[in-house]
Amino acid sequence: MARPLSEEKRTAILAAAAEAVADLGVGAPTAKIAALAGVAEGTLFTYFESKDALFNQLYIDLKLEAGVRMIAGYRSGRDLPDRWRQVWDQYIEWGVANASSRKALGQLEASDRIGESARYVGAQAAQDVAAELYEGRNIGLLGEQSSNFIAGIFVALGDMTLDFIDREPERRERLKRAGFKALWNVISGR
Amino acid sequence: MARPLSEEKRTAILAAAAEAVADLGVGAPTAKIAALAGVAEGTLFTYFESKDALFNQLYIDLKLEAGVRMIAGYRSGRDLPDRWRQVWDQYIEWGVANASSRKALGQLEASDRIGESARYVGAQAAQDVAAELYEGRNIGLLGEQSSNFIAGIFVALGDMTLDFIDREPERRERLKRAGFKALWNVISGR
Amino acid sequence: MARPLSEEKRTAILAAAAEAVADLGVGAPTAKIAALAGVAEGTLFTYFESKDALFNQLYIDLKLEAGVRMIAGYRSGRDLPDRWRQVWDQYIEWGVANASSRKALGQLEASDRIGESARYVGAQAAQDVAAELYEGRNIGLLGEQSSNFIAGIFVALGDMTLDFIDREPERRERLKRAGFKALWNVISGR
Amino acid sequence: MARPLSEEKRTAILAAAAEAVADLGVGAPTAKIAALAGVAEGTLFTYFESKDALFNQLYIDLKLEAGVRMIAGYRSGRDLPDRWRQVWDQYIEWGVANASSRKALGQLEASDRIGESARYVGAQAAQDVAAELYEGRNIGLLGEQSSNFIAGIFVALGDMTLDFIDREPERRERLKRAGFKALWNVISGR
DNA sequence: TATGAATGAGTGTTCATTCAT
DNA sequence: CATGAATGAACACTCATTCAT
Repeated sequence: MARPLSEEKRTAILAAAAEAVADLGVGAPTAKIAALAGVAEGTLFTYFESKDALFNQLYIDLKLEAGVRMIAGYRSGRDLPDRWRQVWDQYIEWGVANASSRKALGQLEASDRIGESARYVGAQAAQDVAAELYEGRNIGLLGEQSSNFIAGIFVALGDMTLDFIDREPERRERLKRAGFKALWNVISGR
Repeated sequence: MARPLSEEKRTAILAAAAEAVADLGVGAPTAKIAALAGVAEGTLFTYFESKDALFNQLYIDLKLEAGVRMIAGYRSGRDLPDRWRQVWDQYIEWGVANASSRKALGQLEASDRIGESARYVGAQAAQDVAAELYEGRNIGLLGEQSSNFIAGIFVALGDMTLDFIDREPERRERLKRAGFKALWNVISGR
Repeated sequence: MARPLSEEKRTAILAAAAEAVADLGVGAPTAKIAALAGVAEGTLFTYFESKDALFNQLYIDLKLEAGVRMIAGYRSGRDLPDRWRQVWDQYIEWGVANASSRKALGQLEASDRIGESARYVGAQAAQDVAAELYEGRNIGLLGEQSSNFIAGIFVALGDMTLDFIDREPERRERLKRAGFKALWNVISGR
Repeated sequence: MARPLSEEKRTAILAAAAEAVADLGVGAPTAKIAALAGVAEGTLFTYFESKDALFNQLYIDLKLEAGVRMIAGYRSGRDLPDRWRQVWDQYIEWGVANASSRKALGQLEASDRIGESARYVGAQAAQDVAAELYEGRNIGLLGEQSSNFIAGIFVALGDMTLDFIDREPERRERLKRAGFKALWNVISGR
């Protein structure tokens, strides 16, 4: 099947899926997703072969979006810590502003519906960002590790920080700074 | 009393649930769990009021077990870094040895079947360990943070490290050390 | 609209439910009802939200049908006893011809699955008939009673008569006449 | 199995069954009945072979009880209408005082769990009372009918009256009198 | 292509009855 | 005999997917 008629509908379905998954987990019925998207139950299946296909696509989209937002406005001119901080702040801000996307992503990540290939694409997004910052250089004692591992640490600390912010929104700024300090300690430590 | 409730069966059901959830996620059918445990479908419900009740109990058990294993053999005499390393190593070892428990825990954590009270108990387990190490002292520049946050960092880095080990088991020792270095950098950083 | 909801299927399900309930009581499985109606198990639930909803609708339908049959062919020109006899005969004939509808109605009536609103609609049907006959006039010494009570007596004697006919079908005519005599005695008595 | 040990327990189970059936219909779980009776789930089955056996026995007991109460204090000396009225009043009073027994009876009556033999015994109880009053004499134009039919009318009108009293308890006396007038009209009518 | 009715396998839970203690 | 844990068939209802319109 070639590109389906309405890109608009496709997008609406993906957005509806994100919302439904954030709310109800991967058990969210396709019927509810379709309703949220304002299309008929059957229509969903002309845009996506199956529920799994839809979720895999959603996973990739959300991962890419997070990645894009992270480097948006990234300025290479600054010094290293500033560049890291910049990316960190973007990530946290994106997470705060898109809490439900993040929640959906978490659900998808945990589920067994996301295949290897989607995961690979998702992982790439994170690594690309890290590589950008890493610049092939050794950073402190972790130098021997791949940018992979750095990306993992970044995301782990970022998500943890966002979880804390979810629970204590009023401490947002403090938590964001504390999270970054932790990250920077990791990176700059000997 | 007639045949008393068998602690053995209760344990078998819990173990079966862990296995099933690790394999199939929280959608694992109670029928399969019962079969794995070697009991009749109905028996599961004499030991646990509902699937949710079973999963909440499983969540608590796994969290507590992880906590217990972490401080098992903890020796307070050593110096601070050694004590942290000791706990870190225990956590990683537990995670490696109980990969499926950890996977189950992840599924449970993400699902909406775990109620507040179970989450509270679970969170306590992690904090207790952190508090033990934290000893009320300020640690580096993060000193202003609660032991809460430190526990969060510990778990985040630990889980991330375990995820890497899952994918590259042959680099286990190296990853374990790198993970600890990251953790220690956070803790000791100025 | 795609395939529209088929009135035919809806009717088939209702009829199947009547038959199943007459046979097996309100415990009749929805699966059996669906099979009797010649539709898939799930289809039943696209026509009725739940088993209870189905049963409430069935109750109303049967009540209304009984009411309609009762006044069918009613001729207001005749004298009072003739009019009553006419309605009585219709009720008995309907009951004899629709023994299973009547049985189903009995089961439904006794069950706790019929909500207030359905009962109200059902009661209205009976009262409307009685009011028609009652014509606001005082009838014998019972005059002080509401048409309500007269309707109750009518139905009580009618159902009892039908129960006797069920057990001794060969005495049908005699029982029908005896039942009416009882009713007329009540109505005309001083 | 000979008579079981404790007549007391047997009675408790029957009473519990009446209560449970009045509340929940014939679907009342044996476990709940046992609990209400203060015995273990299994014990119920040493006193009654099955749920059906219990319900059949309960049906007979309740029918007999109603019959006994009806003729309690019956004085043959009075004149005919007084004797009928006396029995009528007893029935209504019993019904009012034992609303839940009556409700249970209704549930049992409608269910398919009551076998022919129990129904026969039950029917006997009602007929015995009627026969007592009927005294072999012809009563009005209904004379050709069996005492059977008279008993049927009595019970039909009595139950209907009780149903009205259930819904409008404050009109109890008036309804009781109206019901009797209806009954007496039937009996004495030419 | 869009729609939503139709399908039937799959699910959590209940419950009468059995039987080990 | 009394107990209540164990059993597994049965049930109402859900849902991804298909397909007639």
